[in-house]
Amino acid sequence: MKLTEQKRMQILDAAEELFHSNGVEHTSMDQLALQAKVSKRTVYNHFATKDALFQAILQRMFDKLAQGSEVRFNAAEPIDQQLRRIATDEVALLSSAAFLRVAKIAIMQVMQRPELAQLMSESSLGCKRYIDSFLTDACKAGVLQIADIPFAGKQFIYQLKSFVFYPSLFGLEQQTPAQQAHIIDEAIALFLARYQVK
Amino acid sequence: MKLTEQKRMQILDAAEELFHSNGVEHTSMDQLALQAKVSKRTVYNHFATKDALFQAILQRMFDKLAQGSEVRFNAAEPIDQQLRRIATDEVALLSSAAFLRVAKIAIMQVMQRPELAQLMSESSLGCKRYIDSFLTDACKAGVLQIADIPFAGKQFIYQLKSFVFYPSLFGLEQQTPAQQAHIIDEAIALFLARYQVK
DNA sequence: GATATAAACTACACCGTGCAGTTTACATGT
DNA sequence: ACATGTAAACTGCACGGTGTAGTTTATATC
Repeated sequence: MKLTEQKRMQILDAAEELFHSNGVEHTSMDQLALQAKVSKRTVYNHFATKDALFQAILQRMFDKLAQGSEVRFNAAEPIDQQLRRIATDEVALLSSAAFLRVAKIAIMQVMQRPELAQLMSESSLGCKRYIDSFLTDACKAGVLQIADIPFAGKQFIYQLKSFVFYPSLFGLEQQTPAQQAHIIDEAIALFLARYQVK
Repeated sequence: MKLTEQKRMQILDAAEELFHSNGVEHTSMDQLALQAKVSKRTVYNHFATKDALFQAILQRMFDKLAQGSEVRFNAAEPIDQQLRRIATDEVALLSSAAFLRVAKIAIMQVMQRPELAQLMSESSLGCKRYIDSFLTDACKAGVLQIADIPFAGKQFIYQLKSFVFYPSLFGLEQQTPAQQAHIIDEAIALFLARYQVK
């Protein structure tokens, strides 16, 4: 790898680390250069301003997370099994270190500068991308009966987010795999009790 | 009221306003004194440091929110009505300007200094205080059937938080009263579909 | 006489720049 | 294959400008 690419990566790695642990505002460019083992001038040769560096970090982290499999409805498979696959993927995402990092950095910035709020809500990761069409297909197949599909999709996702994501985000502990399994089971039970055609 | 108390209140009001709209870090003590219509020296006569002022603000805001009526289970009243009263109170709290202010300020600080995380989780506001005993009574009365009561209580509260609180917190719009009513209805429907004894 | 005010001041941290000198990557000539 | 040249990138350091926490001093007001 070229030297300049190497340095660029060192800078981004350091920024990711420091922005996450100290917050963007509390990370000085001197500190950052030190951690990256790079001169401050080099940082500024790669990124014109601190804000540009911040944007680049967010972009890189989003790109890392963008992939992920999509679950499509299958009439031949029990609905609870399918929901469990969706939920398991989602919980894995929500509790992954990578996701928590980008979420923390992004949310901290959004709360300090509310004008950036759109950026966050627009980005579509995980099952949010496909849950609506999944539920639509399940309704068409007569397996579920839902009046307001986008709302129901949110109800499902929010269960997982509330139990898995926010507690981790705010620094309360992570869940054990057994606890996660319980959360998933109960989210599905709640959802199907309301929407499954019996 | 004594002059000094009057000034103290002006300072706290200004701090609450500015810490909320600009963030603690982006509020200077000069700006704060200006907004409070008080000299900077007076601010420092009341509060030794910016951090002490911040602590006092948090305390005052928590105290303001601490009161709130408690709903106790009543076997003679339909369960959905009782849940609706609980949920309505909770949504009013979660969407109130006062609660959003303290939450935003507190969460921003917690995310920057994770060692304060306990402070947040310990503070018990709204229906979180009594929901467990309410559900316990309802189970004893044979109206509900719940294996894990604390978990079920969280499921109920998290529905409201997810749809009402977090979107407001992150600067996405507030809900209309009609939307809030819908959120409450659906949270209750979801909950009762799973736990009501039929 | 206690308290408030205004304004200037200290001390420091930080962003971003300029620059002289060094290192790296690589092409060209022998 | 090896030396040499060169352009691009990196380094280290000093510095201007700015913002801010907290203090001091001198003055006014209740």
